[in-house]
Amino acid sequence: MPQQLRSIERVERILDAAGALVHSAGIDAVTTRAVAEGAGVPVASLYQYFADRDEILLALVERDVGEMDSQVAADLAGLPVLSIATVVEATMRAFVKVYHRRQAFVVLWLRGRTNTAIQDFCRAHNKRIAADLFTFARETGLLDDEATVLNAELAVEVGDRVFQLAFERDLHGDEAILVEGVHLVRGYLERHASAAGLEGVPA
Amino acid sequence: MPQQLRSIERVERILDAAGALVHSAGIDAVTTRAVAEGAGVPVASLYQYFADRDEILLALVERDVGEMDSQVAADLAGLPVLSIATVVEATMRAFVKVYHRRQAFVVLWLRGRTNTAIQDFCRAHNKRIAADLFTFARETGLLDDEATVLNAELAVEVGDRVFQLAFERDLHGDEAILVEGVHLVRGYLERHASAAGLEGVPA
Amino acid sequence: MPQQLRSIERVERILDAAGALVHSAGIDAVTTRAVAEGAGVPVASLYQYFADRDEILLALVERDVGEMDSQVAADLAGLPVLSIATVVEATMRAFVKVYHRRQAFVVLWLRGRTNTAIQDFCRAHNKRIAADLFTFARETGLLDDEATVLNAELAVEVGDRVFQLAFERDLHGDEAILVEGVHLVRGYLERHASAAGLEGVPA
Amino acid sequence: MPQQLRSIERVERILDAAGALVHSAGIDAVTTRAVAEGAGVPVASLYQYFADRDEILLALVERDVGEMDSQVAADLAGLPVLSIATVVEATMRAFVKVYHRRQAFVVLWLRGRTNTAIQDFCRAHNKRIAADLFTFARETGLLDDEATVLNAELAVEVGDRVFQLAFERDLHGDEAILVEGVHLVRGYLERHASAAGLEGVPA
DNA sequence: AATGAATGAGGATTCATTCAT
DNA sequence: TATGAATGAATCCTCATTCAT
Repeated sequence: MPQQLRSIERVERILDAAGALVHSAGIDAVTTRAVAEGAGVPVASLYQYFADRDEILLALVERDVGEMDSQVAADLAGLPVLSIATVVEATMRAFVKVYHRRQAFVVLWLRGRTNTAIQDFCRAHNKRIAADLFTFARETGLLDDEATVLNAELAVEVGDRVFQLAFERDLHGDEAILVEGVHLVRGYLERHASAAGLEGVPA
Repeated sequence: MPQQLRSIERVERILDAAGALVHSAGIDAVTTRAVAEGAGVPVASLYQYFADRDEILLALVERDVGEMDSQVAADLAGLPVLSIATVVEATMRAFVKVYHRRQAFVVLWLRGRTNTAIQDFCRAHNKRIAADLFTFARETGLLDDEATVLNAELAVEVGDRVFQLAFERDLHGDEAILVEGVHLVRGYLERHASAAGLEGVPA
Repeated sequence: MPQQLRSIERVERILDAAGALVHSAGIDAVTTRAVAEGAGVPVASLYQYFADRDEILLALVERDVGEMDSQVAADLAGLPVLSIATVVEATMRAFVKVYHRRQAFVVLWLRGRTNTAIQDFCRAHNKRIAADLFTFARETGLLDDEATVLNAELAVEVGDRVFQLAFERDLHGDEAILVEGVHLVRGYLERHASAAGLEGVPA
Repeated sequence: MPQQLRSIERVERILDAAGALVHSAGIDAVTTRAVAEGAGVPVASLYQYFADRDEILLALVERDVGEMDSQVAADLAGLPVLSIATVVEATMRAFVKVYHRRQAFVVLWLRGRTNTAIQDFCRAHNKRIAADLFTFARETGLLDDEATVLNAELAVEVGDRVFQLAFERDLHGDEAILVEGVHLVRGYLERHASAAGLEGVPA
């Protein structure tokens, strides 16, 4: 097995260990010692792959966030009809799918606020998602002329808070809150929708 | 000066010091040592007034949250016309006023990661606010028959996230986001409003 | 109620509280705070009656040791026949009686070694007991001419260790060990006994 | 010099420092800070070798207790004639030799108060010694049929107290007390001896 | 590249005692 | 005499990080 591969494996093991700790005991439990022990590597070796502790947490989030993006892209691509309603529903449900798969991410991001690095990364990611969705909706003609990217950002952030609320006590998400949250976001964006955005167009 | 007064003063000084630390360097900077130094008291004296470190942070939040409630109550009482629109606007603006006055609270609650005690306290507070507002709106006849307290909770939480977004980079709150956020919350709740809630009634 | 009496009462309450702590949680649990709380007096008031923490523990022991002396004196006085055997038996049983009554004393003295003050006090007490018993036995003609006070001291100390062993795990004293211990001490001293000491004389 | 060796050296230095503290100022003086300073290592480094403070003390005792066992074994092996008298004398003198060499042990065990870990360890050790000696004496035919291990335990414990008394004020042990103590233990055990145990048999 | 060992810096908390009132 | 309040000094321990090998 090539050297390179072994490294990648180890990084994965480290991230898995960190994720398990976050999931089971919260972010403060993610000490270098605990991660190293969980991953079966010496503490000092963490520093071969990560500059410091924060970078581990960041990498953990990045990994999950990448999955998020893929899931959203895939689910949007599969929509037969495009409208504000279907896009919002598909996007938010895509998030939920990943939250289900990546419970450490739920703890790290939706629950206990995290360190600045993660905070910044996730906020930036929300912004990028908002921008992407805005472009997508604009190009598909779902929005009216006065809609701006700010509307998209607000929608994403507010959706994020819906998730926070829904996952607060239930690691699988409170379905009633999720349903109502989807309505909320959809209702908000439909006030900025074009006729097509309201009625839907074939993809 | 009576003994009692000196104690209250010291507690205030301690909370102020803790608040300043939160504000300038985040919650992790609120070490007993740093607070004590900031307040000009020995570390051991902190334990005269607080059982442990967490209680200091909690007291800090409680102080600000109390102000929040008063402000909301006062501003709602001053409304000439009651409607979903005026109540949402008044409530959210009341929050903003307090955020302006209590910047440590902005950091502690709207930004960065908090500890569990604060998290729980603020979530409970949001819930209580939601319940109070729901009762208020129900009694004033602003809501339709199908509205539940869940709608109010979602509105409060989502409003909270609007604040988070608005105060994220600007300690005084991004006005554009706030305006749009008020629309968002109002739009959401109006879908659960009675005719009176939409048109307004004299207070 | 005269002032004086109230003071005595308080001192008793303090000693009782300290004793209860020793008994239930060991000597390290005897903090000024815990004693004060247990006695229902302010911490600062302890210093009205005791110079420092050690003095409290010492007073506690002194109180129990006084009881010890009375019990021994009373039980020896009640003996119809005096011999090494009866004196040893009566004395050791008198100790056991007090240990049964004063369980804090068991913890303080027989178990976990205590602070220097107590250590010294109890050793001195053992010495005095030894001297008293030696004088008593000498005057009663129970000992041979070569016996010295050192023999008595060794007997007392060794008896003490028997108690330690017997009360180590059982707060009421392991009877088998006590019986054997009495034999041991008696056997030792009988090797320094006069004919009268072996056979006994009417009291 | 290999890494390994340096570690062992450091552990020794730490134990020596702890021993010196016990010897000079009692067990309560064995704080992590004081030990570290004495050993010339940072406090944090103590935790490389010991899980916590108690483990340092325990290691200290274990080191000395090991020596005890070796000394007893060696001295018993060197006896030309085996009898209760020679075995008791040899064993007790072996103890004394080690107490002379390891004065911290004298303080830790024979004097002042120890912590529970040490207490338990030493009590268990006494029990083991008693069992070993009992087996040895039984196999050598020194005891009568009714002797039990309880007799051995009592003898060991009582011998222990003799040492305590002898070393109480004099770190080298009061010779008169030691001599008398040997008589005492021997006298006690000879009452459970076989004819061989009284007269002696060639080793 | 990998790591065992080492550590400086700092964490929260407790305690016995004092002193102004 | 009595005490609420105050505190200096110390406690054990943990952590992220570095560095020699």
